[in-house]
Amino acid sequence: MNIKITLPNGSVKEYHSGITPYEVAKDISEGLARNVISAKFNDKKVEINTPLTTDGNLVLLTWNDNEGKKTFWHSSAHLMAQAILKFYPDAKLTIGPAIDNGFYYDIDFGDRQFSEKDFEKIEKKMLEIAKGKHEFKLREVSKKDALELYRKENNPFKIELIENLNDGEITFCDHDDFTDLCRGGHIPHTGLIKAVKLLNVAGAYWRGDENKPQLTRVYGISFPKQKMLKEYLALLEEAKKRDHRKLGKELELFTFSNNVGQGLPLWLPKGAALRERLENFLKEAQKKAGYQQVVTPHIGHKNLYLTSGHYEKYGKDSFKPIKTPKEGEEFLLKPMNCPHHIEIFKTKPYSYKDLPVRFAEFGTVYRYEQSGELHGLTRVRGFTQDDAHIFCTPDQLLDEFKKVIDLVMYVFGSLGFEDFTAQISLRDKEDHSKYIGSDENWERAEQAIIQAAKDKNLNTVTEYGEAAFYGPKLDFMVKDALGRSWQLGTIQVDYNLPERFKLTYTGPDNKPHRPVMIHRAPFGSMERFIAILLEHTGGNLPLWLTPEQVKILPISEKYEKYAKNVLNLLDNSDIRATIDLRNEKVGRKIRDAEVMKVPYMIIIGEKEADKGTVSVRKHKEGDLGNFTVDKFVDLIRKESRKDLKKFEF
RNA sequence: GCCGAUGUAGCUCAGGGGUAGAGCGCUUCCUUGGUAAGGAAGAGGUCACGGGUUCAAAUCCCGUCAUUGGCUCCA
Repeated sequence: MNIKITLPNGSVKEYHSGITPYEVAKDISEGLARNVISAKFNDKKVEINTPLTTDGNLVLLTWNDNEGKKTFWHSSAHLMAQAILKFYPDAKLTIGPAIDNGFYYDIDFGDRQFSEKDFEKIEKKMLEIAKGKHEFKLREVSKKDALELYRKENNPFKIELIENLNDGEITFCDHDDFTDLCRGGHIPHTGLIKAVKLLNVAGAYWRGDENKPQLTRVYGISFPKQKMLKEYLALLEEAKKRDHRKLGKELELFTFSNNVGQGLPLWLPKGAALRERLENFLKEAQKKAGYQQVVTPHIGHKNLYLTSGHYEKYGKDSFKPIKTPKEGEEFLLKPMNCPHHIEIFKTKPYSYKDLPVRFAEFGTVYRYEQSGELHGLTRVRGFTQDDAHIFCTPDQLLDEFKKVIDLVMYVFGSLGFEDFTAQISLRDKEDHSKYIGSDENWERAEQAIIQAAKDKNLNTVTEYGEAAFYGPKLDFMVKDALGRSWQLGTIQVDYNLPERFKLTYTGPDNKPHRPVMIHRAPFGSMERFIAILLEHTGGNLPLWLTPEQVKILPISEKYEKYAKNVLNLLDNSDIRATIDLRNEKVGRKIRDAEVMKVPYMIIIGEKEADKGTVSVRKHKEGDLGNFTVDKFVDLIRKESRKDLKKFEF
């Protein structure tokens, strides 16, 4: 009997039933057969020696496919678990998946400790086993037999996993002397794994639940070639150079002080100026888009947050209320700006003709983040949101939401963030208890976001359980230098707070109606945005943003006076420049300016002073030749403008 | 908060039971130089903090704090 196999290019080939993906690969080309490490049949991962017995679509995977890599890494996790058991025979295995960059295995080491010191011997052992070219073989096991094996091993984790599986869908994977519960998707044999590196150990809760036992998670990565490992490690080193914490220190942008407190950034003059430029940039766009700036205090009465529901949800793990000394009234450090803006909305009655109203504020908020969660500028306890709240009629919602998407796209575009994920964050599908408000309102809010994203042709992913407690969100996720994903921009639809605060406007029918709110922040927070911006640019900020645009380098102190003249001219043209008056050779001054990533250097010596010109050098590119000051100012102005996208509203 | 690692000069880091080292930076002097580091001299540290072991602790042990890689969390 023959079956029809459809390949990704659309071609259909006929084979005898029972043919394996490997044999298909071999039929296509020897080269492919050498490189194929895994396969997908009808969208299901199969081994390359799994016999195919029905018609279907076959995708052959190699190291160059993401899924191929994952198969490779998942197989490596098996190998690592085997190696670890050689040294820790009593360790209990749980799960060992592939991730974007490598794999991990969560292991219960019992009373024994496992740390980085153990890496080397495990790596060695893995390579030693790998050389044996042991085949990965998948076999079906009955639920009863599977349970029996892990009862014998006294492994409650695997037992729990198996109990949640149905008889008939349980498979084990064997290689060498190692067996693991596994649903499949392996490379043909261990010999393909030529390079291995364990990266770190970490605590991880069983099933991600902090009330469950904590396991030891061992992270690693592996490659089919030694050279690839070297390249990967070099890449990691490069990424470390772009770490915003390092750049923030080097470029004198921000710092932290234990005397002030952890997670509370201190902005140095250059960093503060950078922030200000970003704020002005957004303020200008928001002005065009019909926003009004407001200012609200840093604290608010506890009752405000009782009404909003924030206190109930976050009160336990917040900074504790501040009490007035005499009356004992309770105030909270503002953890968000929404209730304050709502109170501004409530100061006067609105007609439907007045809506939408849009209140914007760079509002500094304070949240008690657990100490272990703090991270540079990306996760802090005090930060400034580029916040705004839009109050509109239900009819206006979709259009308003889309306008906010435009604004976010303008901000991202102007700063060169092209590689982002638009994430639709909805309620947890099963557990609605984490959220306030009626299902009906939630449904409407979620649909509005889905529709707006669709109308704007955004490429979206949908995550359940990621919504705010009062409404669903459209989050703009961007990765840092090491590939960790952070939420920057966010747009949220909220039917609930207007209800809790009993907001109304008068409709055409002369009756009170409830407005809808949009919470939004294109940057997210100034702190996090600047952090990610630094990592993306490696500290080479766009000219319009960078703290120091020009460094003037006189060749000797004889030209100090002329240098100061030039500085004056640049100052008058709003170009940020300073002079390096140190008693150093020009080569040295250039080097230091290059290291500080100053975009332009002006070298001034006898020739320039005589002719009234400047010699211009561009960061990383070198000498551009002589310019009059006017021409140079033009150059800077043109380049500053080119980064900024046009914003029409 | 939990698990692991780390904490030595302003910065980057070496060392390690017998009371401290390098490079850069900083100060002073010499040098007045043409597109990525000119030369010399000098200042600077309770080796995170608190306890313990020891004749002796920066070093070993315990605790605290902070940083850091993860986990959990993220209005």
